[in-house]
Amino acid sequence: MHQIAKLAGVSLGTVSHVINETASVREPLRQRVMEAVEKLGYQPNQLSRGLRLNRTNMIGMIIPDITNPFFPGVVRGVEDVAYKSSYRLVLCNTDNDPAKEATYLSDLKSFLPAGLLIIPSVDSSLTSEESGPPVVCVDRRPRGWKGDIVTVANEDGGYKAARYLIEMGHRQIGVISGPSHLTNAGDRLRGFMRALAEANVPIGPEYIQEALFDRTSGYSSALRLLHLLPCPTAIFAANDLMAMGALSAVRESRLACPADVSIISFDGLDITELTDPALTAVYQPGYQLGYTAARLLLDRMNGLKDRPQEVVLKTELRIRNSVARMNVS
Amino acid sequence: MHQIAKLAGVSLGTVSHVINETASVREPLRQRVMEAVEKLGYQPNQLSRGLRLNRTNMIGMIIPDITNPFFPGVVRGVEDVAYKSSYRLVLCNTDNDPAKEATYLSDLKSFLPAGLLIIPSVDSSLTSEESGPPVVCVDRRPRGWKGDIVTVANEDGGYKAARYLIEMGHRQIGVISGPSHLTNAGDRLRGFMRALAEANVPIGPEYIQEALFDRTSGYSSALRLLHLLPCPTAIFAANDLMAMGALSAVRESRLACPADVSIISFDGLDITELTDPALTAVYQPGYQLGYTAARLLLDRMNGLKDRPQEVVLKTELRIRNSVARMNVS
DNA sequence: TTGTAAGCGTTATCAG
DNA sequence: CTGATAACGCTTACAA
Repeated sequence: MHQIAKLAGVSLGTVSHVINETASVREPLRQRVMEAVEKLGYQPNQLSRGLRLNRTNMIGMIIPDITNPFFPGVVRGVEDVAYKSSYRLVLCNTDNDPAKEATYLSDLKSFLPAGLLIIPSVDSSLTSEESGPPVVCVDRRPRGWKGDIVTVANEDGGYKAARYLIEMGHRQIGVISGPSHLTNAGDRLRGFMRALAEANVPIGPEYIQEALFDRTSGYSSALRLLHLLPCPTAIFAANDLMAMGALSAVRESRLACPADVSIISFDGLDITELTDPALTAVYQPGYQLGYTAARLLLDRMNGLKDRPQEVVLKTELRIRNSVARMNVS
Repeated sequence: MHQIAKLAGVSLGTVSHVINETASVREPLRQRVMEAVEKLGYQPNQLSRGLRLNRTNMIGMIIPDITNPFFPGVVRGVEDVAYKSSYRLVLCNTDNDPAKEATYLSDLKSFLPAGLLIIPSVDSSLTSEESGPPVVCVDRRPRGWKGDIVTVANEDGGYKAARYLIEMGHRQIGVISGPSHLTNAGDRLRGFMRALAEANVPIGPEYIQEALFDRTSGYSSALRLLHLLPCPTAIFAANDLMAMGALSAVRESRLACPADVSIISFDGLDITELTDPALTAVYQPGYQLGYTAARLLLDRMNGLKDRPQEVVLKTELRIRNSVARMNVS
C-alpha cells in the first residue's frame, strides 16, 4: 500500500479511500491509484484489515466428518449463499473429535470471522455468548444451546421409518442408532420407538445397537443384530453410512436384502439409489439445511436482533427396494 | 492482553514472554500471569499475531468439489498430518469454478497461511512464485506449474483399465473422459488409448465422450454412448461418480451391467463396492495422496530448499463385478 | 478532496 | 529478568 501511494504520488489514506470507495476522490487521482493497484497486483492484507475492522469477510464452518457424504451437501448449501454475498466460506473438519472441535472453534474465533456455522458433535465449548460473531448451529443441538439453530424433524423421521416397517408387516425389528449424545440420533430413535410402542411392537434392548454414524460401526452393529435369535426381519439404520455397513454385513452373512432382512435408512443420499438393493430411506434435505442456516446467519450478521430462531425442516419417506413385505404370522 | 498485564501486575512484554516462552520469567511472576490467562479465558488474536509474525498457523486447502467423495479422502490425509503438527486446516470449495478458485486463492493468501495445498481445476492464477507461502499442488497439474506436486500415475492407470477390458475380450469400447483441460483426465485417456492402439483395437471419436467428473454428466454421456451403433460392450468412466451415472444410464436403458455392457471405473471409492454390480475400478489412494502432499508441504514450511519435487503414487486394478468376459467373435 | 496520525493486538528489540 | 516502545498493514476521524 505504501508502494501504491508512492507510485501514484498520494497518501496512504487516499489509497484506502479509493479502494474502499469511502470518500469521493477526484477522477484523475482515482485513475492513478487504480493503475498502481493493477501494476503492483496489490491484494489487501486481510489480517491487518480484519484487525482494524474487528471482523473479516470469512464465514467459518465446522463439520464433524467430511467423509460422510451427507455433510458436503449441507456445505454446498451454505457455500452458495455465502459466496453470493461475497463472504468466503472456510471449513474445518473435526473427525467427531471433541478436542479438535474445541480447538478449531476457538482458533476460528480468533480469526474474527463474520459468522460461524457449527454442526456440533459435542456439548461443551459452545455457549451462546453476546460477544463474538453470530453463531448458528446446524443439524444437531448441543445441550443447553439457546441460540439460533436449524435442524430437520428427526423425531418425526424416525417415526415415519418405524410406521413404514410396521405397515410392511415387520414385527421383529433391529435398530442401529447413532451416538446417543447427539440430539439427532436421540430424536430419531425416540420417534422410532414411539411408533413401535403405539403399534404394540415389542423390542428388546439388545435389538438396539449404538454405533458411530459411520460405515464400519454400522457394519459391526448389523453383525451383532444378525446373530440374535430370533433374527430381526428388518433393520433401521439411523443414517445412510451405517445402512451401507449393514448392507455389507447382510451380504457377508449370506443373507439377502430385502428377502431375508429389510433395511430402512435415514438421509436418503442419492448414491444409495445405486446400491443393491436401492435403499429405502427417510430423506432429509441436506442442501436446504445448509442454505437455510446460511441465510439465517447472514441475517444475524446484518444485525437482525430477534429472539433466537429455531427452524425445523421436513423429512420425507423415499420408498425404494430395501424393504420387503412380510406375511404377518 | 492488557487486562492480563494489569491483573498480574506486569507489562505487556512480560505477558507475551510468558505465553510464548520466549524468555525465562521468574516462577512467581509466571504463575501470576498464567492464572490471569486462565481467569480471563484469554485467546490470542490470530489476526494481530499473524500480522506481526507475517504468517499464521493455518494451512489453506482448495478443493474443486467437496461433493465428490474422492476429495474428502485426500482431505482426511492432509488433516491428519497437519493437525498433528498443530497447524489448522481450512478448506475452500471451488465448485470447479475458475473464478471462485482465483478468489479463494488470493483471499487465502491474504490471510498469510503457513502453507497452501491446491487441487487446481484451472491453469491460471497459479504461478510458482518465490514470495508467499509454500504451495504444493495435488492430484492435478496446472499447465506450466514448476513447483511441488503429488499425483497418481494416471496414464498408467488408464492403461491398466484398457488392458483389462481387452483381456476380457472387449473390442467395442466407449469412454467417458473427464474435462479435457484437467491433466489427470487427459493422462487417463492417453493411457487408455495407448493400450487400445497397442492391441489394435479401433475406437471412433464418437465413442469418446467428454464429461465433467460428476454423476449427471456421466449419466448423459453414457446415454449417448448407448445409442451408438454398434453399441459398446464396455465403458471406461474416468472416475467413480461418472461410472455411477453410467450405471444409472445402463439401467434406465433396460440393459444389464455387466451382462449387456461392462463398466470399468477410476477411483475405487469404497462405496462403489456396494453398487449393483460392484464396480471394477482402477484404485487410486486418495488418503495417501493427501498425506504425502501434506508431508511435503510441512517440509517446505520448515525450510526445505531442494528443487521442486514430483511425487507420483501408484494405482492398482481392483476387480469386482462390473466387467464381463466377452466371447471374441 | 486530500493528507496526517492514532490505533487495532501482537511480538521483538533493546535498555534498564 | 522485566518493561517500554516500535512495527506489522490497514481504516478512519479529523485537520488542512
